[in-house]
Amino acid sequence: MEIELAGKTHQVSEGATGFDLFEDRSVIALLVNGEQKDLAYALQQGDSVEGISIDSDAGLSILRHSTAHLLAQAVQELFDEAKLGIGPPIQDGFYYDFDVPEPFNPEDLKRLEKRMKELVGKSQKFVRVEVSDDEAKKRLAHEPYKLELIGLKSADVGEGSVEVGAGGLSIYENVNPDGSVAWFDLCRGPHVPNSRMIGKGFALTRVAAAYWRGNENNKQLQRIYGTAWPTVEAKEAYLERLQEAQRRDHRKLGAELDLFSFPDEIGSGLAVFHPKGGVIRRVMEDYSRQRHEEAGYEFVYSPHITKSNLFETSGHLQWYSEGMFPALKLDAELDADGKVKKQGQDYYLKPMNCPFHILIFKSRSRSYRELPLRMFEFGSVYRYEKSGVLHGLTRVRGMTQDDAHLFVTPEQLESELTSVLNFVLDLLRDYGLDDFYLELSTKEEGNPKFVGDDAIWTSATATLEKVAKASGLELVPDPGGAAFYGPKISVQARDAIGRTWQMSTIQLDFNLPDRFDLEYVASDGERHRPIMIHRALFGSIERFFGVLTEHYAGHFPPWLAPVQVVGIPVADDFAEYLEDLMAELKASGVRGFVDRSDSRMQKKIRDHTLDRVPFLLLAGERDAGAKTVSFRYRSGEQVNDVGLEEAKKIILDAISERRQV
RNA sequence: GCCGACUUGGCGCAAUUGGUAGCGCACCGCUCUUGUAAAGCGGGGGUUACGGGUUCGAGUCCCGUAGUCGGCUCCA
Repeated sequence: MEIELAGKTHQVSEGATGFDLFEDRSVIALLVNGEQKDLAYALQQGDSVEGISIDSDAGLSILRHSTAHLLAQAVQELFDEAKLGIGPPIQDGFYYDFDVPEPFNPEDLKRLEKRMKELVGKSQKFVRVEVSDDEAKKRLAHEPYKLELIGLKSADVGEGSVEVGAGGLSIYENVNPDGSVAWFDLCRGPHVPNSRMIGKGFALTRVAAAYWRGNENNKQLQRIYGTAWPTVEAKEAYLERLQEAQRRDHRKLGAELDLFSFPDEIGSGLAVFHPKGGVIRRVMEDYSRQRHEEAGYEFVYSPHITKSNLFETSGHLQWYSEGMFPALKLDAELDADGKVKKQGQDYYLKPMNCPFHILIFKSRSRSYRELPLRMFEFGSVYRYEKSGVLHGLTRVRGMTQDDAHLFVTPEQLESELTSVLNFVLDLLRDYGLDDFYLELSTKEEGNPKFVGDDAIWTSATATLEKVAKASGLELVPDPGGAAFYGPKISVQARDAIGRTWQMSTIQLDFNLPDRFDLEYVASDGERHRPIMIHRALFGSIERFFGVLTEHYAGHFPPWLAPVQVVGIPVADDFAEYLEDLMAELKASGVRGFVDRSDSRMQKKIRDHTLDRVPFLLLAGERDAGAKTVSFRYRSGEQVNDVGLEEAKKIILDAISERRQV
């Protein structure tokens, strides 16, 4: 019988399987005619076959999925009341959901992990069994969630389900070497051939609740998360990456470096910035202001609260009221009977700045000659985020957006979008992020929530796509991800350890100009409706602050560092020498001081290094005599005998060029 | 908002089966002061998140509230 193996014709005997094709033990599954199959798959005449290696993306997913099965087996062995939910592979690992009477605790995870290791040693085969719907229902009669999935099939479960597919159903049995079936699960597969392949490169990482089928109206199941890798070393490396992320956590660094805090007395999700965080934030903002001014933005200011009618007109109160703080009820007066004597007013904290900027636009009639009109504001907004979603500076209830609204004519749209996108990317690079991709969020066809007529959507989406492509960056489509009022481009940035963060969004709006009846007079003397572009560059200052903190692991580049230079005299006699130098640096705007505390020099080096000060300048007798200093950097690197003029130049240049050191 | 875990001086942590809070760093004072990541000695500081309860006795057990953390859902 003839098949095609990795593109080449290959002869195999009748009844041959994947096991006969690959001696390489790292091949754990097959890709047959584009479909993933078990190694045990019986080859058919004419099949086009490739091996799936355990360290490929597909192979890792299979490994993780098989590990999830092993977990489920262990859970049902140790907790006989546990009912199975779903258990797919995910980024770096897997999870499995269970309905159990008592939530799992960390001790349970240890027991389960131990049991899984035993099961690995038992050399269980993963064996695929094709079943009819009826057979599946019979065998899974005690698994209510699986029965529900069988009823739904994949059409409603969605793509990517690992339990049921479009075709027939299959069950995977974990078979002991003696042929007895230890456990089984409804599953599409494929799986690794044998539990031995799972090895020791896995760990259970955490337990959490998750709604059945992701719907908060459904019951919450207990979800166990794990990670799985081909080798113990790869697992260790992964856990090390997690630890590195923990070390960089802006919430931790924020406290350690005295940057900001969230006092309980103020309330959840409401931050205060301490002096050192304040320096960073002010420098970030100042530079942003400068660049916006150069790019033709005009600066506006608006209050934090407004009467309700503004958000009625904008639609916020109809659409997003649950995300807004409740109204402040003012001025109402009641008589003795409780009847309204004087009608009150509701005021709201603003969740967005756009309606205010729109009112500025509307404050007088506008000519096409004024467009594009670019209004910029560091606008503080308040959103009543659910308590469970708050997260350090990246998800807060009070934040400041570097918000801009651009009012343009349809003809200006493309060139304005192009320059906005370039402006955004250029500015992000100055803050030290330089690895981007773009996401284009578009309308979902047929969904009535999207406002505005199709023709505008189509042309605007095409324009956004054209602009995005012209940037040369990778463009990821996000169908259905648009806001109801218009499509958007979002800029995703990868940080120093490869995590991606959604940064800027550039959003078109066909809705608010309508609702507020915005107009400008064109050259033909007629009134036309402008298009609005919403654009936040940092997203919010707070969030960007958090991202930068993690990106730099607190090692802010000198231009942003709260303290840029600390002078450390080798002995107190040389403090004055450093004070003279420091005075000159300060005169040039450098932030620094000479540490004259009575700690020993080594201690000072340690303290200020831990404090992430970019330049430590040391001087003793040798330096004072030769008019030099010694540089010590955060990395531990030292450069000795640097002349004073040269030293000043090194520091001032690094700051003005916004270079990292 | 939901589920779970957690909450002890500014920070990081200790405190047998319930027996009446301790350490390091930081802080304050004194002594010492020469070359690249922690000098020595002494001192002050906690109603154990808050409110109830059980008990002769609660940091330890129970209930409630708040906050934090991990997820889920959400993120205009």
